Amino acid sequence: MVCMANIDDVAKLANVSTATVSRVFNNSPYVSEKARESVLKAAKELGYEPSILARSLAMKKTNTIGLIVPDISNPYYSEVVRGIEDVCNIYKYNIILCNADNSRDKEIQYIDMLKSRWVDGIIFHSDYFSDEIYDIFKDRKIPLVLAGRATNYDVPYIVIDNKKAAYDATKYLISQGHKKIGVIHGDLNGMKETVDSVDRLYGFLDAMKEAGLKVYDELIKESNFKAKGGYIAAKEMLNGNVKPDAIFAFSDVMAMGAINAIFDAGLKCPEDVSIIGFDNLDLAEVTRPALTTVAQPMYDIGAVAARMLIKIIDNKKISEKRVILRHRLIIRQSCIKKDA
Amino acid sequence: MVCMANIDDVAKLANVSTATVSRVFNNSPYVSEKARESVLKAAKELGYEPSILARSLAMKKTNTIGLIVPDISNPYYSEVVRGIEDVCNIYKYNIILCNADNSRDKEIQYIDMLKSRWVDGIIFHSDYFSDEIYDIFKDRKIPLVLAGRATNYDVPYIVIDNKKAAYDATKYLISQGHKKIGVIHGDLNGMKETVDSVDRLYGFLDAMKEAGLKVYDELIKESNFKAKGGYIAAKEMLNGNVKPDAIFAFSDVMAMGAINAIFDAGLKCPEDVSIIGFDNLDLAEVTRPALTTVAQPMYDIGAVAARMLIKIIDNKKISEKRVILRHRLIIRQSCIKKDA
DNA sequence: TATAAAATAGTAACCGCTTACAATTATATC
DNA sequence: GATATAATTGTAAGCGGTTACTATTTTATA
Repeated sequence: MVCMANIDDVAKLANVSTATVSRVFNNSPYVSEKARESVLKAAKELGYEPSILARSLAMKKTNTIGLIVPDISNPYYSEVVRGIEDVCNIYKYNIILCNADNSRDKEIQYIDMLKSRWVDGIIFHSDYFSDEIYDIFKDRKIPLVLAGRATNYDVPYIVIDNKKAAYDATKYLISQGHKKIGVIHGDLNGMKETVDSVDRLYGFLDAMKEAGLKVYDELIKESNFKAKGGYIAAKEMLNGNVKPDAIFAFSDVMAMGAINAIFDAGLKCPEDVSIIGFDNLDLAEVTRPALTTVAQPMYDIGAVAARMLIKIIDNKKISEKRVILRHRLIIRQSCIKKDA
Repeated sequence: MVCMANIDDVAKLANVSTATVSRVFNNSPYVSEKARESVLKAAKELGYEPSILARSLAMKKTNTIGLIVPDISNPYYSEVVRGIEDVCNIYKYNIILCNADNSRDKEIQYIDMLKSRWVDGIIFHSDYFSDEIYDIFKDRKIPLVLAGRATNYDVPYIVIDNKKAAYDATKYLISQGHKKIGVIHGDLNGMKETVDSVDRLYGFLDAMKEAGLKVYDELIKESNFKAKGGYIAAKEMLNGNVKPDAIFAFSDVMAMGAINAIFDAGLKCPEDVSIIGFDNLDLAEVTRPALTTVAQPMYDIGAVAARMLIKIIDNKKISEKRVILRHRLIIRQSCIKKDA
């Protein structure tokens, strides 16, 4: 930190007290025009800017929020973060970014760090939200908004209805005449229903059951939300006994991997196997075949979370602590209608 | 900010002075084992954590760096930021993230904000680095590292050799027998050579000249680094009088757009038109045809920038203020060898 | 045991700002 | 012009730490 003019310097030069200087910079009405002018003049002459740091200490308010996500280089999260940042910018908040890689240790470490930085609140986006992490937050008493995860605890959250989204996607596949439908999901965390993949899997199963279709265990594969994982999972299906006529991948990236596996098996997508993804990343409309997918409103998840957190910080009433944003089915070219 | 125990509370409970408490938490050697224990015990009992805010004020050091990028939701930048964050995490720095959208006003606003937050330094990544912005930084006297842009000013920077990279890519196309090569570039900022596209264009022109190939004006198109832009630019070329046999897009995303334009024109990539991109985003290897491209070490640009900034902040000697990281040509399936 | 040196611990000023409260000055009212 | 009221301004005590300097206690040395 290079030394710069402080409030005393300005006060001295302007021949007023520090209180007056402070008032000028906080737009207090109780300052005479004359005083205001001379303060402003002195400040300009000295290149004075109030220290947000000192102000934060004095006011016990930092106008900063902490942001814990697994990995900013994942396009899903970078879009969420962009939404958060834009809203924060409007309300004059700044964000401290933390990549926790879904590691519980890192998350806790970051939470404590953010707390000792007196952030006004935290937006937490992780694949898991457990009792443990809930207790941590409760202990620390920091305003918290959960993004992308629902919970039964009394914590505000913004999500989409993952189950319904998967249900809709599956119904769409069924409506297109597909019967043997495969799924590539992510970590199920012991089916504990605290994780996207579990919700989505239930949605899938519901739709299948409703349509009276058989669910083949061999067509339900776990993967890692990466292209390579999607590739491997799809390849295993294609080499198996039950050949899928459609595959529902729980992320666009896995869907892309699956499409490549189809090509590499000498088959065509969507002619031989239809693929539906999840997320609607930018890449979904750029690739060939353009990906039919379930769109998540990533930007809005971030934006709404930020707006909600700021309201909570400001002690404003929030109309609804549990926000469920709408998903959308985006139909492109990776699914085909099968003749009955 | 919820109230929590402060250093006085701990001192009182532990029956020592605040100085001793401070020493314990700063691992000062001059504390007896007995005092240390009782302080730690008291701190635990009260749930005390030192306030980084107060410490920063007292020490005039925040262990925070500011990060100004155009747009975190752009995968190039999110990868750079991830590199920065990882290094910062190691050295116990935190980052304040700012999306400036290449707007000069926003950039200046953010710089001033970061300064009044006493960040220890700033990593600045923008498409442009002008006299104006240089002066701003100089005025503010904040340690600065430039990422992704070179400059003649005395400012440390991390870049790749854009000119050489484009030269290499072009040479590769030429070596594959391509002659009528098109280019889709970004903003040229009046050919002022402060912008990636200009450097790359020169590299392209050098290679063409060296090979004695004709450069067709109609095959040099400006676009916006987006898929749609790449699509439009490629479409114009394909509809023009001079048909390109290869196109060099200055970003992977534009390259993908161009590939789609080729398909939509009833042509094939790479059989009819080869495409080479720039960046090597994750998407490049996921799409079909997998994209041949110039790889930028995004993560390393961020990581090296962060490491350099932290060294500067710590007044350590840095061996080289101008770092040029290596690019790599990644050969995949979007370019074909033409028979002579 | 006296004394010097080393190890601990405490006091209080300071970092730069906000703000309650008191003090002063200007304006309005009679 | 005296007095009440409103508008300004200043004083000084925080906010929660660090640290130079001083004071005290221990330990080492003669």
